[in-house]
Amino acid sequence: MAGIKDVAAEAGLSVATVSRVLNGHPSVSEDARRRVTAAVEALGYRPNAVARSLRTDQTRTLGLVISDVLNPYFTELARSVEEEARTLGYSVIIGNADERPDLQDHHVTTLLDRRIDGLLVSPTDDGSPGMLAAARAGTPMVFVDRWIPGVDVPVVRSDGRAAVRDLVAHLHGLGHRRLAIIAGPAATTTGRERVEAFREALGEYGLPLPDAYIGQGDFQAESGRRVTEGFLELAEPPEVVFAADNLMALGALDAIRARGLRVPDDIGLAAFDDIPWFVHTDPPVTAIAQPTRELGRAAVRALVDRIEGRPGSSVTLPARLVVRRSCGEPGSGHGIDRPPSPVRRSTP
Amino acid sequence: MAGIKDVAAEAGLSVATVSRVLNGHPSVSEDARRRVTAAVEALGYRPNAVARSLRTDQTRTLGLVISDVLNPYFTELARSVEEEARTLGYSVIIGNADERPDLQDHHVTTLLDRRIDGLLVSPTDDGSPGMLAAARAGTPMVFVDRWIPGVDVPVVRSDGRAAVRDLVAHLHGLGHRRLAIIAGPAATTTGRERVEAFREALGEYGLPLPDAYIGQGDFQAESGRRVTEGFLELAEPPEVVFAADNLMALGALDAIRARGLRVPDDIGLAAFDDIPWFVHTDPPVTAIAQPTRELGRAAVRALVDRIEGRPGSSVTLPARLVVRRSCGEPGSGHGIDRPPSPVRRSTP
DNA sequence: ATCCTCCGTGTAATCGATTCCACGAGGAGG
DNA sequence: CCTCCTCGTGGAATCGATTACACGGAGGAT
Repeated sequence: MAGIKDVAAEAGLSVATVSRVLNGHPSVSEDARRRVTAAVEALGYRPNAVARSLRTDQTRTLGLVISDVLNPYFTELARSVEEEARTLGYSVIIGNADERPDLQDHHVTTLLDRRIDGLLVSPTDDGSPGMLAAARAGTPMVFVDRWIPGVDVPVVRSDGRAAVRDLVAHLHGLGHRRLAIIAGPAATTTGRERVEAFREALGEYGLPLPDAYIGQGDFQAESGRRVTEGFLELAEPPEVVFAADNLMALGALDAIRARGLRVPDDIGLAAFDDIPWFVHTDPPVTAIAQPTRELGRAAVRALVDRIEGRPGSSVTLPARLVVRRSCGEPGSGHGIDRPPSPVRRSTP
Repeated sequence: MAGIKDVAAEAGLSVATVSRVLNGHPSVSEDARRRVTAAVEALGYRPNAVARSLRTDQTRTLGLVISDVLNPYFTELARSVEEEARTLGYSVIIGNADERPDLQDHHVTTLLDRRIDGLLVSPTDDGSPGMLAAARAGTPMVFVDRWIPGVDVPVVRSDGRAAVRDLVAHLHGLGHRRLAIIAGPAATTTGRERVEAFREALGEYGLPLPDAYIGQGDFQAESGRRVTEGFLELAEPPEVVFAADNLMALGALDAIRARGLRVPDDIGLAAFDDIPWFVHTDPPVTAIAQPTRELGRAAVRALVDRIEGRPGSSVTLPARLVVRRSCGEPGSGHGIDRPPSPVRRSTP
């Protein structure tokens, strides 16, 4: 493969001049510029990014470590991250942690070894050794979706509190009183927050959240199935199950169907994270939608700000409730309720 | 950040010896080995992969350019590729082409600039300039899922012919005669092949495939919606629509629902590529499942074989039909048919 | 005419590793 | 005791770029 020396030879100039042309340095004659361009063209030369990175100590690459690629929410996040990074002149290397701290650490260290310019992480837990080391090592870093308390890193996320309150209002209005949640791992912020928001909202209606109605999941489909089976075996099963992410909702659907029960007649279902398929499931699933694209964009901008020496600030965007039919038909409820103000109805 | 020189100083040895220890070179004394290990530990030293790559001319990195990350099929493929690569000691950089040749080229050249050791591609079209250049440039390469005819590169894919024949047998058995297809781009092998297989299978039953029943899609949901709307406006709409990928099936579902029609009563639906959500859609969708994980694994193995100087061969794995309810209830059909032999029924 | 500045260019150091080659010490074989 | 080989080690070249510094020539000011 042709190197910069070959180009210099072909153009009859020194490598320094060639490099200057390549980097748009002002002090190059028009003649030299033309000859270099011609030589580059003739040889099909492409600069070696590895060599360049070694010298300049920057790779123009961002690392993105996400919890689970198979989760459509994270896929969409990854896509918008790559898109925004590309417009800013950066590439993205994605690492999939599969909700496993050890895998997460593996990717973090691999990315650091490659000297990426900055790291975007949605941490799987409360701080694996590699993660904390990275944060301390001074690599520009931004947390997205989830974060680690006590670590001084900007956080870009969405706040589901209001939407969860809307959801509970919606459920209460439909007459449901026994509400259960499939929680995410307690070691994640989103895992804890969603349960907390749910408990608080329930409290506003004087409803309890007994331990039996809190199932411990891990954001994967299988755990949603397992927890839901547990709920269904209770002497007094919940009327509605709220899954803290879309994969666990899928698992819940599996479990409910395996029992031969019907949604929403026998049991209601709601999920955190909205995905296109929820419109076409049987029945369409009521969900809390995050502004995923905006999250990805904001995260990249915050990170690039840090990389390029600007402050880089945290961002919190609101999530919103999307009502569908999986918790019961509107109007079929018994109680009368205050109108759910910021709720939007989706018309497919 | 500590470099190899710092380690050498700390250990009281030369950089050469440190390097030898790091790379497991045999001719190093036990004493030196211990001192280096201690120094590495003390300084938290990690070798700079950029420098190493420059010198050794290998990055231990694979590039994977896929057509669309938002398509669950490709997500799963990407995941299995990364998994297999990791066990073989390679990292993977994913590029998402979004079915756009220009974006595909962008990623291919970026990856080549980074001097990845090998490239895995599922080409968006019949050969964008960058792709062909890469193939000629001598970078080890393997096509996965889709390929480009006439380019001498191993192909790892699945053959859906038999499964499509099973599907048509199933539909015919159910009494359906007017069968339409939402095709993928004619510039992709999978786009063409699935139509061809469908047409052939139809032929075996003496059924025609009129042009009006071939809708041109682009593997994205929106095109599925548009094409299906067209089908529904025909004087004689098809009885069943077969979408050549899962996203177009999603779009078809949208269009059907928007018209207020019901699946399968008013119109049947089947899809290429099976995904977990198809079990829970309304109704569950009959689909052709590819052995995605195995495809990813085989592709990586073929590529790594090429990289490490071994031959690296093409692989074709069979797809299989998964019958659900979206084309009609078994037994509700009118015609009597030969029993669909290799068809498996899925019990959710 | 002299001096200074600016511009375009080239030479060489540098980034952080790997690896060829040389060298000295120590052991084996004659 | 001398020679030869092996082993462990260090010095220095190298990978392909960027960039500080030096230098020569042109042009303007005095």
